[in-house]
Amino acid sequence: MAYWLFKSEPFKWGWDDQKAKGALGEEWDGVRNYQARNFMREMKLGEKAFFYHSNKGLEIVGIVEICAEAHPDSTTDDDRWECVDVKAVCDMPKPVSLKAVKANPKLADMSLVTSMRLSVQPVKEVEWREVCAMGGLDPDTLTPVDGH
DNA sequence: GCCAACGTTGGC
DNA sequence: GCCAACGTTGGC
Repeated sequence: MAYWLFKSEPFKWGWDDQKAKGALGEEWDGVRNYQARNFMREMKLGEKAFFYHSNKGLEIVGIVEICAEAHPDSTTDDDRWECVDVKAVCDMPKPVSLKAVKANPKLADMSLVTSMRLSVQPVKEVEWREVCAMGGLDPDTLTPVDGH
C-alpha cells in the first residue's frame, strides 16, 4: 500500500470543496506535469493521500482516498494527461504545517521539502505515520488520537 | 508581489 | 540533442 500527497491552492480547489463532494469524490484534473502524472498512474484504488494547501495555509489539512484509478483527464483533449479521482476521508485533527514538517528531522527527505514544486508526490510509510502522529491522527484507524 | 527553482518549448 | 528563453509554481 503506497501513500501520496496532493497539493492544491485552497482558493482554486480547497479541502472544503473536496469534502463537499463527499463519497462521490472528484477528478484530480489539470495536472500538466509528467512526474506528477506518472505518480497518479501508479495509484491504486483505496490508497490514501494527504491533502495539502499550497500558497495559502501551507498545511496538510486532511486525508483523501483514491476512488478511481488513472483515466483520461476530462479537462483536455490531449491524451497525454491522465488523472485519478479522490474522495475526502477525514480531517487532520491538527493541520500539519509546512513549517512543522521542515522542523522535523525525520521528515527531512520528504518530497514536500525536497521537491517543493511537485504537485503530486509519493509519501513513505514512515513519513505517513510521522505526519499522522503530528496531526493527532491514528494512522491505523484514521481516527483522532485521544486528547485531540 | 517578488523571485528562485525548475519544467517545457523551440530554434539551431 | 543542446540550450536559451520563457512560463509556472509556490514559499516568503
